[in-house]
Amino acid sequence: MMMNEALIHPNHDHSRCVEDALDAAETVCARRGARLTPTRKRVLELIWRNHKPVGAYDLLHVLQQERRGAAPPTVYRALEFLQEQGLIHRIEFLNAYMGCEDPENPHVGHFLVCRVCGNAIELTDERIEGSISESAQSLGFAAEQSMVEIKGVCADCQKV
Amino acid sequence: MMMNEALIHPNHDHSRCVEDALDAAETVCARRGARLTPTRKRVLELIWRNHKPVGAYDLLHVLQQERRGAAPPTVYRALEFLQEQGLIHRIEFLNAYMGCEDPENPHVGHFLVCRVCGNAIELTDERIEGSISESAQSLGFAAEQSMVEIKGVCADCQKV
DNA sequence: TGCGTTATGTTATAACATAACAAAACAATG
DNA sequence: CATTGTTTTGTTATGTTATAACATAACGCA
Repeated sequence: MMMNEALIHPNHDHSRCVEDALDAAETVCARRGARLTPTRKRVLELIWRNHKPVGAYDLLHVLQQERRGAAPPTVYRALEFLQEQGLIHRIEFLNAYMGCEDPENPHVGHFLVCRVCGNAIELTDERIEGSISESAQSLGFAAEQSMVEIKGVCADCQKV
Repeated sequence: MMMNEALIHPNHDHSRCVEDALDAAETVCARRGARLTPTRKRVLELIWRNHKPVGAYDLLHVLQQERRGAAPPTVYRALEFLQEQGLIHRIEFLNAYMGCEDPENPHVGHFLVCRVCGNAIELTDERIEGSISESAQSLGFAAEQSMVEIKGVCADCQKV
């Protein structure tokens, strides 16, 4: 089984960003009347503490060390909630999850995923969305969600 | 378990297209020195006979009715080969496979997937690929494969 | 024919995800 | 503050997708 080290030994350099993200999540949920319960918040925190997309079972293994009774549904329910609130995205080809920088306005994430280091960068490019919806429209297709997942090598990993 | 009816009762209206696709596959593989063995060809045929993306276990269940000893690796190996040859695409968010119309020049498929009827249409739009690679380049990211999967409602299903 | 390579058979298990129902926590309102 | 309906969580079981590992068979060619 592939265990994610970063989840077990949370990195502290980015704790500030994590706190900011959690605060933002609190705010967003409060405004919407959605309940960011301890489990949900903890899952979101674990996702943010990691710098790469995280799998559901990586999250589960951490939860199981912290509390008894954590089972797959515990994690998947939290993930479902967080996705509904736009707090995280799912990367389909990795079966993994990433925090979203901009939960205020709902959107489907577009990602660059480095096959060397495993990091994922969220794209926000109007033109991609634009060319996709134009292309869909020209075929009479009513697009609702467009997933874009780009595999390649990130700038840092190209230097090596 | 969700069983795919069309796989069990192969449709005959499109048998011509299927044959064409299989002939094209033979040609492509022959030119490349790749071996389109009976199992591989049969899997490709099953994928083409179906009009929607097909799951690996749907294929497996059919193979198991036809021959003894078919197991998950049987199907997954065939799928891997067919993908390497550009004869099929995988749709990540469905965990399913589709025939490719254009195996001659390798590419990653871009799909419109109707959430009503389940059909998938392959897109071939330069602008999408263009806007994606521009966006990636501006971040110094070397894009290798770009998966685009658009969920929505197709033209036919909108009429109903 | 013999040999290396490629493909397949076979068993087992890993990895990802959900169904179904019970119990607990919550929140709102009379 | 009791009760009642709703949301969340616990728990058990199972469904679904995919691969590891090793044995055997088929192929292709010198």
